[in-house]
Amino acid sequence: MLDRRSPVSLYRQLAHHLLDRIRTGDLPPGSDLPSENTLSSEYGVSRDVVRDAMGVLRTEGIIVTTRGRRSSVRKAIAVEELQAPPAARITVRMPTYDERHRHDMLEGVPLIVIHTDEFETYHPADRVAIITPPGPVQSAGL
Amino acid sequence: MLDRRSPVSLYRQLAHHLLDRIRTGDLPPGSDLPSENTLSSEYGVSRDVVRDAMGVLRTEGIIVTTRGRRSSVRKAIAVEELQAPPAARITVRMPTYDERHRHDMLEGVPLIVIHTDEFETYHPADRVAIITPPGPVQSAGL
DNA sequence: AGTTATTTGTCCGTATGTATA
DNA sequence: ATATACATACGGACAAATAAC
Repeated sequence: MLDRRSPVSLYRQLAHHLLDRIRTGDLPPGSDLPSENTLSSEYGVSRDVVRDAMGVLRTEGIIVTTRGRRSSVRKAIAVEELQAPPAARITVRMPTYDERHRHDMLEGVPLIVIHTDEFETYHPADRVAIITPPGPVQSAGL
Repeated sequence: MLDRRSPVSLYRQLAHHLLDRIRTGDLPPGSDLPSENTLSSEYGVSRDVVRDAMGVLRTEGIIVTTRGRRSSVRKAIAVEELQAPPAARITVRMPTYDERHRHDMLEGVPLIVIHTDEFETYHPADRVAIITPPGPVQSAGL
């Protein structure tokens, strides 16, 4: 399964393999992953490698981890469609540690900032899809 | 500086402290951070803690690391202003490992996806700012 | 309520590989 | 070639949160 002679590091190989298991439905959304120690034994690698692999998936927003509990495959969140104001400027970046807690965000979730002349709003990227204003109307006529 | 009795982990404390040094200009954009071993000695923590702290800053897109070289404070990238098409749907997420390489992106940079009825485009979030279309014109009148 | 087992979080040490200077 | 520095991998240990009993 994992190839130690490969130029690709073990933890990246494992991350890729686990993503496959998730994509194929072997590990469906909402389900728990095996524990770090279990994966460590099953794949014959150190717990360090397992943790690094999970770190990759966590950073990509694929899994969610809570201390004392097993990591689980993130369930898709129903995204709210947000109408963007016209002539707004939208930028995206990763939140700082403080911002993530202020907006109650999970790890691996980017922060969307919409700002216009009047205001500035912040939106966790996993909760919204931005819809741009409709094109200039051809002069209402039918 | 770092408080071992604090409920906040050492590596998060260190990450926060380094961010302060960056924000105050002690470590300006483009400059190199001290090496991992140097920081390890200076702050009296293991190299593991230093690496975890740097991992946080890297994930947040604050610093950039290259193997064999010191990590450096990321220079702000000139953002291109991109006119979003009308009635488009914009979503944002972290790229997978493959996508990051395909679009030549740095770590810690979110991926912006714009899709309309006809096409779908991908944009690294550190290179663009999205500008929404101007308000609906009042029927071209006069 | 309390005790134990499980699981993740954190920390330490060491070793080796690989890229850069 | 040597030294420095980061990347990866291994091992062990304890703390802290959760779950099970």
